[in-house]
Amino acid sequence: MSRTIPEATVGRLPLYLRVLVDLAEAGGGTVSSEELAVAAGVNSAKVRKDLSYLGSYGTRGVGYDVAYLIHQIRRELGLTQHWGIVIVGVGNLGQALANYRGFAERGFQVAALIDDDPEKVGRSVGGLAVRALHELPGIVREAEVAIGVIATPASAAQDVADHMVAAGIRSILNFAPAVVTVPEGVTIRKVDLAVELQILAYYEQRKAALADVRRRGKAVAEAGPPATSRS
Amino acid sequence: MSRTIPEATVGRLPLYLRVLVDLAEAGGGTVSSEELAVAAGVNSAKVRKDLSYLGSYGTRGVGYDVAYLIHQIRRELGLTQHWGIVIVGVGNLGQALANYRGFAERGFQVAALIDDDPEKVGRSVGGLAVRALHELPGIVREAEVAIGVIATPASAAQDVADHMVAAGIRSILNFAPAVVTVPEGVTIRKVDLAVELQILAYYEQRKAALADVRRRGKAVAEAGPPATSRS
DNA sequence: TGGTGTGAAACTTTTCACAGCT
DNA sequence: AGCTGTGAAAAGTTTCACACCA
Repeated sequence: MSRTIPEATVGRLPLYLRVLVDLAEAGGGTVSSEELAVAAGVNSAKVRKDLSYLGSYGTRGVGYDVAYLIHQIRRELGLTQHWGIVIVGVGNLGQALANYRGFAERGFQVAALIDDDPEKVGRSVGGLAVRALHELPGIVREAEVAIGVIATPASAAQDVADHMVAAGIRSILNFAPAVVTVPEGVTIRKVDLAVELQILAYYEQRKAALADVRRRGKAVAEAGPPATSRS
Repeated sequence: MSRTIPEATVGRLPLYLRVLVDLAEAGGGTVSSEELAVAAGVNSAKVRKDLSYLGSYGTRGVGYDVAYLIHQIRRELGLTQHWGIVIVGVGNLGQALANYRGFAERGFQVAALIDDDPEKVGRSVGGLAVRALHELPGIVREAEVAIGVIATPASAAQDVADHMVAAGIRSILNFAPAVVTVPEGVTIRKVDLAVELQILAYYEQRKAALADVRRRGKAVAEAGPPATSRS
């Protein structure tokens, strides 16, 4: 029944969902694409196009019923069920993820924490005992873990991913700054904290360069003939 | 001089850079677009197109000089200078970011940690004393902070962003699950950990649904006439 | 010979603009 | 009268395929 949803749209549905949940708490019965767009920081045509991939859930002249739309997005994203996740790597980041409230709120339950450092195994983090990597297959089976999170140093990432795949995990979120390859049929996404900073640095540098050109332009204008080029 | 680089390319340059640095450590003098593509997990035409935006730094029949390419990408991304960053919000995530080695390795120095909880102010985290939010303008001026990182709960994010902008910060990385608006001229990027899991859940659910259809199809095939549709 | 650099084609995503429903 | 749903245009991105050059 459900047609394929473009990747770009899938990436925005969680955003709309968060905004809608906030709206629902504020008691909004219906919302227009324009209101939703402003709250999500995108434009309204995009909102309407995105939501149209889910079906025709709006009412012309009125808008979208907030509660109903929340339900439809949840269903489409597969959030009407709970998901078990396992975090491998209990360093600073792994611990922060283990304690992150936002996962549980959205239906993701940390079923286990794993680290191969014998020093860490057995310790309790966020109410969960840290376990060894070789226990992964059993954990995946018993706790029905669907998603694996890699929070190890880069050097361990590929090995951990291989263990995850062998244990039956088919969706992986990789926080390690390393390229990890997985077989066909396994989905992997990566989040690299330093990459985001580097992208910001690029645009920041451009702004500085631009300001510099303007300053020079102004200095020229003050000192001699006005610049003609506008570029 | 330097033409504008497409956003998609800017997003991949840090990835190439990481791979190239690894290659340089392994002693590689030159690298072909194909080798780089494999190591970065993309295709070689994309690598060549991306690198062509920086200029013609390759040699036909040979490839790219690893050290030279590293230098050019660093220069283009603005990584030849050091960047001061300030992290606001010293919860689990803020602490993990403060201790993250990957930032310093790439030229980002955490100049200050800020939290408005009086309990936390004055405490030392990762060798840095936590300071109060009202100190931000002075910190930005003295330490020449260019980038602000928001690691607070969603409810505080907009307020923190406003303080950052007022203090003169023009590039912000937001980890809080909230839409934050900033004035023209300020760049903001967001990383939402739960969003990534939701996207994975969507594709995982699709795979499950597909497997289900196949299973039914097989059952039908075993029980009666073979299915004709392939789709 | 081998691999870059790049027009052109294919595909994806965004935006426009308006018919059509409530 | 107002807002959705959507074709069609525009913009951006990826991939192809090959001329060109070390």
